[in-house]
Amino acid sequence: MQKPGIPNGTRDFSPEKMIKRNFIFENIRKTFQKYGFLPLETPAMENLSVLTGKYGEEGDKLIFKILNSGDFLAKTTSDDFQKGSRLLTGKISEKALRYDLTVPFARYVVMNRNDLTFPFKRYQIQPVWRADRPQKGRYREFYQCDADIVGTDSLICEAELVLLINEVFEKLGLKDITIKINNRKILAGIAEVIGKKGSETELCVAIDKLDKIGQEGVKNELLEKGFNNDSWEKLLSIFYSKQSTESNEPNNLYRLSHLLLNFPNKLVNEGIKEIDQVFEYISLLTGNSKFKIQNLEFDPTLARGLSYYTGAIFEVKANNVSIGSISGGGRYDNLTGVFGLPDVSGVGISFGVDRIYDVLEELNLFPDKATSTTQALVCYFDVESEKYALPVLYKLRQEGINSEVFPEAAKMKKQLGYADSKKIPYVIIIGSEEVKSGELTLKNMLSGDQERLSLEKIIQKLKQ
RNA sequence: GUGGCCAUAGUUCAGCUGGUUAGAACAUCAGAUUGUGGUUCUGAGGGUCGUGGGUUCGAGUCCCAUUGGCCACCCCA
Repeated sequence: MQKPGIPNGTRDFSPEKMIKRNFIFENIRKTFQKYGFLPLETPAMENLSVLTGKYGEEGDKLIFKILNSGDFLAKTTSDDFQKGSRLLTGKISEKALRYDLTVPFARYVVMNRNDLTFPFKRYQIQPVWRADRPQKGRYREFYQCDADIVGTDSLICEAELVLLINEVFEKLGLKDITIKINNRKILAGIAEVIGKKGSETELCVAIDKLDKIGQEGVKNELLEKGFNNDSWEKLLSIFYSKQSTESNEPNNLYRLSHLLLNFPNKLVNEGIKEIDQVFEYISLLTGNSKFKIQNLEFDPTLARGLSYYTGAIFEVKANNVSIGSISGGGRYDNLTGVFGLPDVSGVGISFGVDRIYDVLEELNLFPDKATSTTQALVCYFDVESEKYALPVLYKLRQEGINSEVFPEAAKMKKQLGYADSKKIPYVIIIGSEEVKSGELTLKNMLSGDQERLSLEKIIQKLKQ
């Protein structure tokens, strides 16, 4: 006998969890559609060549490869084995599980470029896989919910995405969040200003850890990466001057632009202008001031790892919760370039469902409705009442009421216990007395109250 | 890929410097209650102590190996 188990970093989702997860999925899906995004699905597996080289050297290692079917050693020689596993994988694996939703989307856009109407807005909710070592809040199989707009560089898209993010979390009841926005051009410009042109990737990776390892840690990492003290001092004067920590009005965008007057730079100016424009669009899209802009914060230290972002960058953090980023995204100028279609600009965001789940759980924000789907359970005592009960069930369902029957004339204790463990709010009890009078017993499982009512009245009540 | 911690009932865990028949809570099932759950009381079932080897008169406990899990780093959602 073998012990049952699932691979490390994967999970079963119990019915209780699925009901809650669907609550999240449905709200995200609804909001995506409200903003004009169309659904898209791509296969779980892609050709390996589509995925490799898109996520950097580290990323390639984290792609789950699929062993060729049949005799997967057929195309290999003993020489290949000598050369090591890295070269060998290409010979024994031609397919791999998708690593994210963005690259398959780019592949789709290129393959269907002649059939798509641009700007093309799609959303995609599917699992992705990473051969990472799992840890808290990190899994080897997890869902992403992506929405992207490709084929335009209008900053209205950025503004709309910010509003979309805000609306999703509002619907989920998660009020205490911060939407951070930055622009890759600002970071690139800052790299130029401090004399490290082209090193913005290293700069970003280090700055991104500011929360985690602090100022000293970032300094050490940058010095290790070949930044000198002069660069660091300049960086400090940009990010940590007294002015920049004291001011918080409005969105400290203006103080940054003010500070950078000392270090004039074309890219920085562009970035600042873009963010400024995004703020203006948001204002217009919210009737000029209704949008609670406190949620939105310009953060010049926001970096995000992904190397393909070129313009705006977003990240959403839940405040006062141990879990970090729950959503993120940005603009990329040339995502489809590697597939032979240059100059297609796009901007997108991604929601991390698993982390949102953990946050909602931690803050106890799932509504009661998100714990059960059945509204009423029909119970009966014997064969006679069974004949009466089943047509009742039929009518309930005709009226659109989610209902089920306990399919045996078991002891009432057992039937009610069933309703209780499934958190079904109402039970309709049918026995000889009910059959005789035509008035059924409706029991509220939460309060324990029960009353005799006609089926019509019960239906009325359940429909409320 | 690197480092640390852990593995005992369905679950969470106790189990002393090695010493009789490995315990508890919760969960499950049955009964108290033959038309009423969630509370209470009573009882029952459930374990080759992750796996393999070693030390010992004797191993859940010590040693080695192996597998699995958790956590941190790298990176990321």
